Amino acid sequence: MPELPEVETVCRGLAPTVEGRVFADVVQRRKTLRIPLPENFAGRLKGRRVLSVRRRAKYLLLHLDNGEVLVIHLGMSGRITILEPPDQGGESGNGKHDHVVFQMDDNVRVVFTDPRRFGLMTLIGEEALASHPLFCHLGPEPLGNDFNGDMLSDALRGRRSPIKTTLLDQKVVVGLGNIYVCEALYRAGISPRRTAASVAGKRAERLVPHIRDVLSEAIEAGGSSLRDYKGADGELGYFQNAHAVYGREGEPCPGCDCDRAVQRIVQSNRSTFFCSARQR
DNA sequence: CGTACACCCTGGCCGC
DNA sequence: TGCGGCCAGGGTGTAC
Repeated sequence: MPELPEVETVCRGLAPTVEGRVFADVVQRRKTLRIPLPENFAGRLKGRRVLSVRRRAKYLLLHLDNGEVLVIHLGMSGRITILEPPDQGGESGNGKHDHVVFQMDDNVRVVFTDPRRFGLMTLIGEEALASHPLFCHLGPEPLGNDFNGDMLSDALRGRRSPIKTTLLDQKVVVGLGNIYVCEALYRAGISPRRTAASVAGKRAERLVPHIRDVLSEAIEAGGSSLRDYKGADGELGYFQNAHAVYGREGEPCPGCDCDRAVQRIVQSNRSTFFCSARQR
């Protein structure tokens, strides 16, 4: 599930729970997720205090009191669940895919669950973060000031691959995934098949606010679903949004009178949903 | 360099 | 009920 809005939602849900708290215990049930966890991962975390929880691209960054940063990526199927004592409901933190359990000093447990194990977790010194291979090639944050029409135009110019594929490239702009790329292109009326180069200029100018809007609205929706989840099972990161085109193959295009059905095509082995009348 | 594709892994769903 | 095929929100390594 996690694209930028979902990761941001997890970040906001996690911050009040763990900021200022100490890892009393860390249970690591697997050596490897997408990459091996660091040697002595649990030992290095135990006793450390969490100073702050931040997000960069689709990564969660837990800054610790020893100058290290706990980096978490949720991959495709990663989830984080907060279990407040006394535990209620079916969540135990002992599920088949509960790979890491962080026990805080107030007995709240933070559970990392990831069936497909495309997620990752590692520890990086704060000073080495920006130059680290995971982070050094990342493009600008789409909700930040560095992301604008001129910047996007420059990044798209000369690129011959489809705009859909190009926007998934985290070197161009971070945070977009398959859903929100489809949704942003739909809103902007830009065909996913158009070359990136042909979007440079006016179309890029038009696209930027749609990217910002679709992400901001999803964060809002996440915030409200987060409130709904409080007191439920504590799970962060899973909520259903209303998507205009994503997953709606065959349904009527919702945004105009074109009377055409939403189409599904495959680009770079991933589904793209769009309206061929509205998006040119 | 940019681009295309296989691949990592599990589970859910659909048709037979 | 079982099985094969296909699909899934991400990212990387390899080959051209």
